[in-house]
Amino acid sequence: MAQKPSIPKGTRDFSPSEMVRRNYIFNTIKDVFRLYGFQPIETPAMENLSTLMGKYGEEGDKLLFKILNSGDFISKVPQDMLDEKNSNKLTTKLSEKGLRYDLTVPFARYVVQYRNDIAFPFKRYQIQPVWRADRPQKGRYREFYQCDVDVIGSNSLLNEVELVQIIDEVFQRLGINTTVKINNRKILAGIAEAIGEADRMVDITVAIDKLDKIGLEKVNAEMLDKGISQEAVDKLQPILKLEGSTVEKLAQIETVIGGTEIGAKGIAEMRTMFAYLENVELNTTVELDLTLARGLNYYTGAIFEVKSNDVQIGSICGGGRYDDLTGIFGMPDVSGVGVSFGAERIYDVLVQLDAFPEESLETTKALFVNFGEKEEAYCLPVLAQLRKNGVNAEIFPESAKMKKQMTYANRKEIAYVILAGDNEMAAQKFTLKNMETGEQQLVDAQELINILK
RNA sequence: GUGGUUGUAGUUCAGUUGGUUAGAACGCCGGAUUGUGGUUCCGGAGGUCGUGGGUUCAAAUCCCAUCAUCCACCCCA
Repeated sequence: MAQKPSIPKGTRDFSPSEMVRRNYIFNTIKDVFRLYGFQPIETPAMENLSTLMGKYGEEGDKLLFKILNSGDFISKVPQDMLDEKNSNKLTTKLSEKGLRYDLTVPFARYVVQYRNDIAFPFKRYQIQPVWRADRPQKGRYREFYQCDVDVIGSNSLLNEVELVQIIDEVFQRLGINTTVKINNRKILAGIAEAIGEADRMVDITVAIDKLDKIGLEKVNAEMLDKGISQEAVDKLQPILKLEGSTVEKLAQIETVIGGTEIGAKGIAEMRTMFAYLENVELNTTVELDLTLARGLNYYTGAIFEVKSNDVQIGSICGGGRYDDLTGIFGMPDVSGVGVSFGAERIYDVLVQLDAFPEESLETTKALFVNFGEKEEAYCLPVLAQLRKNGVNAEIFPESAKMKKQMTYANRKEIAYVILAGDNEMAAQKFTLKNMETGEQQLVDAQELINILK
């Protein structure tokens, strides 16, 4: 056996049948995005490392794919740096570009760069692959597509509500039952402040995030382990044991964090949002989930995460509000909010639910069997007519054995096969065979077109 | 980055206490059927047993290393 060719770890090829299904997902999502007034943009696969670094936290920086500089880059590196063998320091000399890690940061860069040409609030969608040097596992790849929608340049919570509506509409169209979990970074910050550990918000939220996974005791243990004081952990307990309706939950939280400015603000935001949502018709379940943290550290307000109710897989959509992402690029006080749909996980969910609609699987509708040169000449004008009428049609390119041509049609799941040999040509007709039922009928060119179109 | 799993035909997998020529199913190619596929029957091609080393008279099988793979953790879509 010759050495088998392969592709890098965590990447995938997509066969025609997979592409048809993926396009169905992308098109469904795009349709909904456009319905809400969003416009498409694209940005390059690679960005300057300076725009990428430091936006995703320490972990995120490690997961960036870096692109080696061109030319004889090593000769410019001072010898003492080479001797030091410090990869992090050396990287800055060897690489100044990286593959994008998500679509939000490149979008923020885009907004700042073209601020004078953009009409705000700017509603954009973007569907492109992103790359992460993660270790691949189930539902996790190193190259995957994100479908982002963001509104930038508007503080209104109406945007958050519209995003929930978009999520609802997309998953309704795809036939996936979902739960949208909502939390607010301001509430999390308020909690951290209220229990006297304001600067430990990240550690606290990471621990809380695991609540339904590892349980209350282990969460407490982890926080103590991270150096959170026993007193602070005790104060936190009422919040971890929250129950009741959203309104009740918010009231309970308020008793703990209402005294902090940021916490009060967060609670007010959530109350407004849920009040809006009350008046909107939704299929999906929307719930306040304090254990939702989300790793990306640029979020500052509402955060979202969507899970499939019927299939166990990570979140299939997530996002939130970021008040000052553009500030890093020199454009302060512009708030944005957006969510990202994970196409691959949605794909996996649809496969498991067997929920791809038949009619979305477009293919060739009719194949002309090729009997030879004379017959080709007889078929080609009709083939052209079919295509003009919008019928996906093809002719087998060589006069191979009948069996081979039929097998080809069968394998490609072509619905109709058209046969035209001596008999048909003499009668100025065509034999039209329905590949599913096996039925055949003799028709003229016009009838053929009418049946197929 | 940490822990584990599995590497045998195109694919999914068998392969006994180490023992002659490494098997099956599906797929592929050809024929039965030179104008009819998906069903049936007959035939055929296809394997450095992941790679390198070691133990042994003898290794797909035991040992070591290495690479790849998948899964879990961390984190995330």
